[in-house]
Amino acid sequence: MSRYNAADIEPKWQKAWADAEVFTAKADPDKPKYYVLEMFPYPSGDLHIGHVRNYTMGDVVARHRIATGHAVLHPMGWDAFGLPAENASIERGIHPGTWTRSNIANMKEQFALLGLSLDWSREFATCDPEYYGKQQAMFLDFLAKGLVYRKNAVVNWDPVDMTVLANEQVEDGKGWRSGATVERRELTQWFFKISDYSEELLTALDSLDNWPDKVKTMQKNWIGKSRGLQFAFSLIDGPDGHDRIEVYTTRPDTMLGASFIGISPDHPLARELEKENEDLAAFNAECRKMGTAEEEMEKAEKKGFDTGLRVRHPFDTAWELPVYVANFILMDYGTGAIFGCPAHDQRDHDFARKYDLPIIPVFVDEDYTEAVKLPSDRPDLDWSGAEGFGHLDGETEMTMLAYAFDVEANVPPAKNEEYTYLRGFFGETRLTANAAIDAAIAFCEEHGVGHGVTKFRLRDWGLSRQRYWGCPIPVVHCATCGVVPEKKENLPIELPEDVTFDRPGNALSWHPTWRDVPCPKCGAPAQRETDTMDTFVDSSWYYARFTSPDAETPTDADEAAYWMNVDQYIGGVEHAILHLLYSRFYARAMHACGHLPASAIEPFDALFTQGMVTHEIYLTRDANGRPVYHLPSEVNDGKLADGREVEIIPSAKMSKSKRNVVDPVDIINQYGADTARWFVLSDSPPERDVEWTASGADATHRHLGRVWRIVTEIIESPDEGAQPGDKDLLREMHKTIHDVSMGIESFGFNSAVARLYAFTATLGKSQAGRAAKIEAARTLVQLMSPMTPHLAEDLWSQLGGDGLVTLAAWPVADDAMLVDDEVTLPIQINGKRRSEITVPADMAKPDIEALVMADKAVQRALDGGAPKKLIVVPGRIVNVVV
RNA sequence: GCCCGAGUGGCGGAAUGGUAGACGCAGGGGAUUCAAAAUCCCCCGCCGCAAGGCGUGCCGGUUCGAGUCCGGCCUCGGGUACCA
Repeated sequence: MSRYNAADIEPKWQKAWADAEVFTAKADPDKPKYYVLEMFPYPSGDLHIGHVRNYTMGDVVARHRIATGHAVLHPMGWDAFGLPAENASIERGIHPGTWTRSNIANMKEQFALLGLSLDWSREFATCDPEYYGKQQAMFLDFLAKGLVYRKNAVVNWDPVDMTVLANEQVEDGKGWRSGATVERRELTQWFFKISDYSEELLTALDSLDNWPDKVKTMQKNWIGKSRGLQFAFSLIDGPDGHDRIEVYTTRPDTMLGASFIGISPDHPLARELEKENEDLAAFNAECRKMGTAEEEMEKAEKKGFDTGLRVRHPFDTAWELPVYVANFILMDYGTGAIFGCPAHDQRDHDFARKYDLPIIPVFVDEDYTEAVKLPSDRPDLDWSGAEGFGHLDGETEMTMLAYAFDVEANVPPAKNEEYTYLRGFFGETRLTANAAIDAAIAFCEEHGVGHGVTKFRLRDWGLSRQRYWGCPIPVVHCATCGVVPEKKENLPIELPEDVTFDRPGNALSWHPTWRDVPCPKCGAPAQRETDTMDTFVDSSWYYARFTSPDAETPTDADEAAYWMNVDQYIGGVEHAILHLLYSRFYARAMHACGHLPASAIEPFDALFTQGMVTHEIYLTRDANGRPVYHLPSEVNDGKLADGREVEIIPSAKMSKSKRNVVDPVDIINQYGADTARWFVLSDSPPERDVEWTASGADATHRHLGRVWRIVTEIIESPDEGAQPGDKDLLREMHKTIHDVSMGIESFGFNSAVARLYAFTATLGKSQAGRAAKIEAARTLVQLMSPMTPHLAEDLWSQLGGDGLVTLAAWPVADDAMLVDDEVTLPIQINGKRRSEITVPADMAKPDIEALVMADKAVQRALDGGAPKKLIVVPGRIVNVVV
């Protein structure tokens, strides 16, 4: 008898699939089409175990669809532009293109080892001029449609390296390479008008029935539709040209709780005032020494600068509020100015306490009964300040009331709950926040103070990057014509090869000649745009390009119409917002320019988000105290080979930059691809994150060896005719077909694997005759084939199966074989399991009740009395309440 | 900070509101063997001699019955618009 040897069989069957071109997508009028796509990888150089998990899952889906009679498209490519290539160039002097190409070659070899059902004939990399040239053509179409424009935006500026930094490259406010304090700097940048689609991107979420709710919720919150009031505070003795401050608020019901105005350091008023006020200029400069990341802004200590200016409250012009410049207000959001309501907003509350501003309650919780009192921890507070607010005369106790809420602001939990408004609206004091907001807006509109508006949190998509390794933006800057689109016949605008990376930043902008071109319009000497596109642009349409990877235009209408949409999209949940939202926008923009049919504006019919594979992060520090990361394979017992101890950071998703990646090639070399595949599908539910541990690969391999042995023993066994065990085995087989099929269709791969373990054990112990066992073995092999395709092919051929198991029709469970004759019903007494009875599956309720009443445990519990209640759930459970 | 998730034995995890711990790993015991590998069988949540009690991150609620539903927390993970 032969033994399972993956190294013998895996190359053999991979060649057989290639020779038969079984994975080459072919349109077929007799079959439903099925487009399955996994998010394509960034070519970091090596496949890590997270990739194996992701792509094996997609492969199971694709192979199952082939077996169930679909014309399958399952392509693969490379998300090949991006920062790491430039970093590698700076570190090692390699050209980003060379580095990327060699990474792709390397990873493709590793992919090949896994035996994935990919159609490599459609492969492309986003750094191929054939790909990004089409992207440039679409950019010009978008530009013509008014979907692209330029405006100023802030970036992280490293003043030492003289370059723009990604948020990831800013650590504690310092540039990761130079260590210099990062500054904000304004640049003119290109934007996609995604905000034109805010409403549609929001409402269309409802049509995505096969997307996870969590992703839809995240996108909904990200788009952030809000209704609110836009109004102005009039400024008292402001500088010339500044007589009002526009504010947007979603809580106009709290206007009577306003106690200060905050404006962004970049607000036009702040910029005007800093010219005359050195202290404010210094404050603003300090504020600008912060990265652009929202997280950093929000977590930073809230600081303000009192401008000394005052505004009038629109409801009571005698009421004056101070104007602060505050570091937590972004110019990009809303109007760049807010009013603070410390009683009901935690951030404003913190700010008010810090600057001893009044805290004026607007509403109280119904349950609030506590007597008004001064906060015991703030004896230093000077309450006389509150009396300066004229209209609050005699209401200072209200301020103190808010302080009785004390440390935390009385933040309202929901807008649809009722509160008691201390001053009321139109005579009503008890109303929901929503009603109060309506009333406040109505009141303001009536009195000409402001107007209700709908706003979205979603901002336009800034696509400019000041970097070399990306898709060049195909426009030319001409002194006389201004910004001129490149002519389509001149595309692709290729990246120059002869660049050096001896200094950080955008190599395009200091290339000696690349920029110099004649203006496409007037022919005069002009300069190319040196910004390249955000890599999210590359990944926002690759799914469409896969339908016709060689077309002269971005897509081919017939091919796109046939293959789109992606029937099943699979990828990490970390892409829940940006990549997926951008792709949804991009498909709409492509449709607007005739590159996709209307039916493809939601490009992904079904989405499955995988959990991530996580691992601890190991690091040491260089001479400047900056972290140096180490691979898990270099670390033993918390020490490097040279004996140095590493710092350990808790598990996070595997990423090249943190080097917490595990190489799957060792497992493949030692045990084969099928072991690696089976292993990553076992145990963990696909949607959940898993902390990587290598223990168990050996046991996984033993199991595959067991399958091999059991099946080959059956093949070699003598045929002694039908046996009494036949029916039990076949019944179990049909249940397994059912469970495994369900498991695969619902992404319950771990459950499917568990079921196959159990069925293997059943088959191994079965007393059935040879014919039944052969049938069961063939089914087992077929059911395993999406997961362990090489092993399955080999055993299938040994079992005399027809052709390739990959192409064999998926088995169908016989419903009649799924029901058991008898069921065991647990008997609960007061909800606790005390006994059980086994009854015929079709036994009537009264008969079951009689049996239950006769049960010893029930008799004991009843002690002669009658049960209060007797619940029989047919086929499930019995509960006796005594 | 804000938004979205997750939390069950020593470990990975299973469980349409219905027997908590399927299946696997690790561990323990045994069979086979000259020995080993491989293989097979049995045990394996906690406390308790037992009867029994306790048990799905924590606190409370709904229900005949809650890992599952509701409210409030805690911890961890993802995203936070220039990592991809």
